[in-house]
Amino acid sequence: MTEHSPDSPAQRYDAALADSIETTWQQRWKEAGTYHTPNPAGPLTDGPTNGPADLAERPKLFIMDMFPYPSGTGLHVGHPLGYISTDVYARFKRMTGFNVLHTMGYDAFGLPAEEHARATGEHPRANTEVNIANMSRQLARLGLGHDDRRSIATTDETYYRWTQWIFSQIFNAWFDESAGKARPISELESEFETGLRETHVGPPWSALDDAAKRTLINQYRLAYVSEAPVNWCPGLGTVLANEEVTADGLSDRGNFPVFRRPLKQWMMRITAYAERLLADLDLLDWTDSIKTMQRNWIGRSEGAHVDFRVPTAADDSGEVATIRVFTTRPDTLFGATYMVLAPEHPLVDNLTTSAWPEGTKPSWTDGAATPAAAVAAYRAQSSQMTDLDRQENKVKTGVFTGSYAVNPVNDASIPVFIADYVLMGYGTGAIMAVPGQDERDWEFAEVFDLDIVRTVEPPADFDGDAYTGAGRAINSGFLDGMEIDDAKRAMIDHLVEIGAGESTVTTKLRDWLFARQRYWGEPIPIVFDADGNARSIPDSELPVNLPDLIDWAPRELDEDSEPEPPLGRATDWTTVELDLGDGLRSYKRDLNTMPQWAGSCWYYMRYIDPISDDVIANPVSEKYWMGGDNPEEGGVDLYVGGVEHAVLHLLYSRFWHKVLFDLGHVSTPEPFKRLINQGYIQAYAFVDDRGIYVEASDVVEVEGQYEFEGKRVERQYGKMGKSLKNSVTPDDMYRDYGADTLRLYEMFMGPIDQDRPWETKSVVGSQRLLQRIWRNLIDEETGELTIADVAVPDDLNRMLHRTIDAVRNDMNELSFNTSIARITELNNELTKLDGPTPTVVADALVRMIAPLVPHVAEELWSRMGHVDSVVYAEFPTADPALLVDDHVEIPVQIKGKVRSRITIAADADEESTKAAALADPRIIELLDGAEIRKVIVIPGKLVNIVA
RNA sequence: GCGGACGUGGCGGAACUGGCAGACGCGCCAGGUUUAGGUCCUGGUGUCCGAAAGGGCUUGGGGGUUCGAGUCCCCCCGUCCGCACCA
Repeated sequence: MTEHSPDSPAQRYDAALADSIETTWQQRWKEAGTYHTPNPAGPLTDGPTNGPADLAERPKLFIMDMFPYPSGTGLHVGHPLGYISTDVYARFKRMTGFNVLHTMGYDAFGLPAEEHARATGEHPRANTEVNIANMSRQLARLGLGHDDRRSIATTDETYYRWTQWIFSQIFNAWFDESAGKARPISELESEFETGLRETHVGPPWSALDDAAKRTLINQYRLAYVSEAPVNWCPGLGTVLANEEVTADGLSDRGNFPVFRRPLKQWMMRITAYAERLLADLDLLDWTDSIKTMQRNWIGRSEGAHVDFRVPTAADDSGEVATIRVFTTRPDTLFGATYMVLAPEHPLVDNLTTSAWPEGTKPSWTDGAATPAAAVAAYRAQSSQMTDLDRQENKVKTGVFTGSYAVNPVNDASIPVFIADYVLMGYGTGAIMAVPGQDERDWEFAEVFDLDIVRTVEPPADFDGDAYTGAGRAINSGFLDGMEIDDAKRAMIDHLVEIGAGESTVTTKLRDWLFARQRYWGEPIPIVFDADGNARSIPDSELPVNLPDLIDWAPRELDEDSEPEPPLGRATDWTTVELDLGDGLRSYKRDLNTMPQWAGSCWYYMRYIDPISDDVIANPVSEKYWMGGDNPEEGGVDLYVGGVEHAVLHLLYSRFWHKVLFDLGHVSTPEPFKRLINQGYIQAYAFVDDRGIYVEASDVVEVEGQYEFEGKRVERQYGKMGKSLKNSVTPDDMYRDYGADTLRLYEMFMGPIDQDRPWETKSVVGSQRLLQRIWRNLIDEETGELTIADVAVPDDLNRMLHRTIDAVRNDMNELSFNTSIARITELNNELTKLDGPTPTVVADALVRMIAPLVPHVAEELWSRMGHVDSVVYAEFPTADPALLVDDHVEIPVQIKGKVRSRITIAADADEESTKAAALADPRIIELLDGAEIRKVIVIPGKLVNIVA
């Protein structure tokens, strides 16, 4: 640790003194359990030793940080920004009468530990534990007031047991559309049993054997196995959720290519919740940008299904083939001059004719001899293309299938194409093309020489192609003359009448692909019986632990390979003897693990109660901390984390929470009431002439240029981190300044939600403030207190109370940068004072800094003679009488420009203020007898004279 | 292309419902303490004109509403983020 400079005073607040103060108090807090937060019931009802007796009876406040993955590379100063913010807020709230729950856990399953294992041979669990220990140490040194009894890791057996339990809950539930909520699967069975509900196809329930019943029931479950095109990522050896694939067709993590291929996989029926996930955003105190991102991701759109018959083709059951499309513009149906199916659409084979029909235009065939050849070639070509290729190739392509469909409103015969601009993953995978009102369809129609019929009248001056704006219907039979909304309604009514369609709602959101073919995750608590039906493992048998594997890494895989779960290699483990109600039998285990999102979907529940082993969390504590008495307003009171989780984590977590809510396990419909996205810490980075990043800390500035080892380097700017080689570690800051200075600096840099540039040279400003506060209370030579019980000068007293008022407000608004500015101003006044600092001022000052810089505040508090911790001291309250001055100085403007100032009584009325302004010598001089047209007086604020 | 956020000194930023733009800090300048440097202390610091008093200009650009606009409205310009052939 840093030594005192030999000539600096013995009791100067420098890095060495800060270090000893900080480590001392961290030890004492630990011993006293200062941050132990009492639960109202069940486990953990104890508060801190010598803490407030009434803590558990106080109003609650539940504060959370998005919990981190315990990385092996350690922290840089950007990581704890959010943690410090929540800590300051939590401490402030403790001092203003709240029982505050704040702790920290680790999202410890996941790929990096597994990759590390592959590289080093070290078991992921061992590596994970080392990383957690290191990260805990770095965070503890910051003095965060976490209740460490509640710290959890998703890899704890006592934790993932409940992650698996939730999976079982979801598996054993179905979504009742009429009730709009999930219900236990047993209720579905009894509805079938009693005949209340009919099996939708095939024989009645009573005619089914057990296996057939299970197969039927499985189709309803919220967690289900389906064979569907999935995102296969050979580079990671696993399949991925849609949300984990970028627009470029690469994996979110690692940037590996992702391929679409059909596979049997676990899915979660999140689409059933789309409406509620959308509607309940209104209950939340989140930023508009995050809400918008969620809305866009869910992508709800209202429209209609329309069925087009193809008289010349049959579907697989021998009926006349019908192409169902989704459209948001049923009003334009008269302008539908052709149709397009996605190349992967299941009807394509049925529609593809053996020969080109009469009237086929040459451009429709792509030069192929038959439709079958053209379709096969086109499908092969489009399946090779990545999403990126598709984006780059904006020219419309496609081929004719040889079939014609019938437009249900005018019986027109319209050609059916396949083209890759129609996506199988949205709507029905087929469209009616209306080139007159859709730009994409217009482009396609131009390339393939198809008819274009306008069905909405464009304005007279419109000279574009497709017209998508408002207007009256034309060329549309019974719709002619109607505005779009009326025409939509009329058309839907008509479609219903003729049995060719209905109104419907489509979402972009797809069901959540939940299985991963990796080792280091929660095993899915499912076994398969001899009939191949999935059965959940009874709660009493949980957790399902991972087998000990020597060879856990995925094998080298290529695009054509099958995903191969590593768990399949644990041959002893893959089969299990269980009694699932019909005697002891042998079952095959599910070999997949859960995605990393699973553990982070519900961790707030175990923060509330990490101990109970008979329930997921004690229900009384759950209701207390989540605010279940007022469900609509309930949820975690403050959740702080990075904006990168705007869709993935926050959508999955809300979904799980809603299922648990429907099943009665939680008391609120939403998990996180208020969400704030903290900004990132950015820093300068430097590249040499080869374009390679050099260690930023070794770059020197020479005459406005930057040099690394004597060579010119170019300065850039970006998010702090390993890849830009511009990290600054908190350990260096503890050594050079102390944790309190680091905390203060990070909070002073700017508003919580804004990115900010790190400048190590500026940290000294925050240290100076602490030094000056220290010097105002402590003699630097002797260490004696320099405060005294003297009267506070009136001016200082008023300033003190104005400061208290402002700081209280600002802290409540999480505006810590302005709080610190106000505290600085007060302290600057104290510095100017002749003589000792009045005790009342010192007392308030220490209380006010306590949330920001808890160690030095605690030290000063203790030196001032207090035995109890400052952590639960009361935050000062301003005396309203001292916030108003008897006299105020206000500006006098002439035509909006400040020309003079007058001092008037604070409660002076309009008349007397006006008189005082007009009597001011300076004003008289400047007006110079000019005619006064108007005088605006804002009492107590200003006077504006219009002359 | 669509959607969202934002633009204030050399830098980070402040300014409640329209009412003294630039709080607070970094940096810089000057002075003091010190053997010197650093630390520490005091003062100054948007910009232009002026010796000063004082005045002009100024919140990305342009227009508007208003006695008064960083703040409200319209049109541009720029930066960042999300989505992207979504029917």
